[in-house]
Amino acid sequence: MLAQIESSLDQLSRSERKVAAFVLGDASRVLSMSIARLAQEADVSEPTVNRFCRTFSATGFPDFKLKLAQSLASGPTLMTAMVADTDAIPEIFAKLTDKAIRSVHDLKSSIDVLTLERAVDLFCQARQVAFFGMGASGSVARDAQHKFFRFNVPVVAYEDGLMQRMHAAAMKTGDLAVVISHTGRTRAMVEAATFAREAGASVLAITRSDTPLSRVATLTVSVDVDENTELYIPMMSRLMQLLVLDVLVTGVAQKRGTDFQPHLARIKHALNGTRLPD
Amino acid sequence: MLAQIESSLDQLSRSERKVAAFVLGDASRVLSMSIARLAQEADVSEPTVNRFCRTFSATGFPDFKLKLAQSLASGPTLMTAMVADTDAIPEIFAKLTDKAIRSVHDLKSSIDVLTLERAVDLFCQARQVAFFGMGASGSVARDAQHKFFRFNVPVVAYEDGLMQRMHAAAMKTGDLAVVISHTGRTRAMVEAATFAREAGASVLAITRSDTPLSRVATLTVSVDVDENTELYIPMMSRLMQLLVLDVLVTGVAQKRGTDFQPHLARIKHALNGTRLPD
DNA sequence: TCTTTGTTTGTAGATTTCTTTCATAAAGCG
DNA sequence: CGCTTTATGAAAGAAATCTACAAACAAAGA
Repeated sequence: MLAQIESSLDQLSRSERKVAAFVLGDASRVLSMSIARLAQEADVSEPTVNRFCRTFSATGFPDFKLKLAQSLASGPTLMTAMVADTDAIPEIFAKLTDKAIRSVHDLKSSIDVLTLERAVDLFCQARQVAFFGMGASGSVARDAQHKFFRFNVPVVAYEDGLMQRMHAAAMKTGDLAVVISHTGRTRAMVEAATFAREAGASVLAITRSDTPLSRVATLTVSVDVDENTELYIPMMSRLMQLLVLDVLVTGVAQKRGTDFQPHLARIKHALNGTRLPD
Repeated sequence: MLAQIESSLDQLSRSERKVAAFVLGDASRVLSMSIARLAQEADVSEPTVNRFCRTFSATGFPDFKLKLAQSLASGPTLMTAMVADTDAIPEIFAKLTDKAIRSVHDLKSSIDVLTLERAVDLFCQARQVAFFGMGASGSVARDAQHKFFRFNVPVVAYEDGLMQRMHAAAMKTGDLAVVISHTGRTRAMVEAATFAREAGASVLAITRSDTPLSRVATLTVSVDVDENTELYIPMMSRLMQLLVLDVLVTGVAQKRGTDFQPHLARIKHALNGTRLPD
């Protein structure tokens, strides 16, 4: 919100800019002001303040205050949460957690629920499931394997390009290949997806929208995160991929209902011996 | 805020409870209602709503809306974001994303920054690093390996209990073992940590506080997440472990400064050939 | 330079929204 | 049962917000 105001400063008229300056200067104080008060302190008329509010997709001043309150509460560092060279650990920690929260927020508003439901259906119908991922997405694939293993369906994960191709080529109709890639442009991943499709299997891609991989896939769950690429490490996109898989696994668990409860109980029992008492 | 309302439900009068019920039922809609509307829908009078607001340290209805807006933005669904059996995908999605946001929040406020700094120091001083994790934490260990590989220090990850023991026993002073466990009670993990300590290596535990593993470790980064254990899958704790590792890797990158930039450039270059154009 | 046109701004009043006061009703208590 | 206390809503009053309109201003062309 504040960032939005700041960026549209030059599209405002002179008086409205006065209002903007005041809001940017002491946003939290605005929350406890009436429109008359704000108008007075910013040295403009009340209607001007009102018009200012409307330019930021609020129906009026009270609504503007509401939106402002929300944005102030949600992300103190809404703005450039970029990690700077001079940051010490505390700042890095604060910025990364903020960014994580923001990313989840963005994911929440950007993902199409219908797609998720269709993805769950794919899982439920699958005779067997294979997860493909390389690099950072490799560990996501492995994690997914762990989670879906708990259902009574054969599930494998490959990080190895060669094994992926072999497995993909050997797939059949009714099988599901889940291909995970941050960039959506990793050649090996696109090829594996293509092989799987050609072999008659369904392909679920978890990747960026509108990429070579998403175009090959039967269904794509889009995970678009504006990554701070200078960090070279797709941290947030990987967190979001995991979150999406968590949703899917929970959805499948739901849909399957209780028929696999005994299966879970056995797994849990098997784990007991590996744990120490507290 | 919502939690506060809920907890003081029994101290409210009958009519005020009606208001409370409505607010708890659809908090976000309240934000766009006038006091008259809310009074009507909750089937009480306007002054009752006003009195209700004052009970929660607001000066009046508008102020209450403001406070509510802020609390909604910061912690969505403060209450039990438990996934219920009857939930469809949209609800599961909403609840899990909310829970993720909350978990990050909690992590942010619970983690001791000093500990993080010492952890970064451990990494910087390490001659070589080994990540140990099993089950769900195994993929976290693998992911960590990927990230820390980008520095110029030998780094390995083991998900295999036997390999972990062997490697741990063979470690030397100046080496670092990072042991990742959600429960902190996995026998094999505690044993590996103990072996590593006895061999003279430092042990960094990423686990719950006050567990067998944390007691064995040189330093523990506490990741306490109140997991919905009925889901059987430590989803959130794994996300938080990853986030902690992200912070650490960023911290190390920072501390190391630019001396490993050429190393990164070479890695990046090597990856180029694997990607398709968009 | 003057007009014309369009935009910006503020005044004043209308309207909505909120708050206070007070009378009535309900509940608790001896 | 009657008294006290508390809870509730009607209505009036106060405050805040919004709308319509006109004055001021700026920009462009004659």
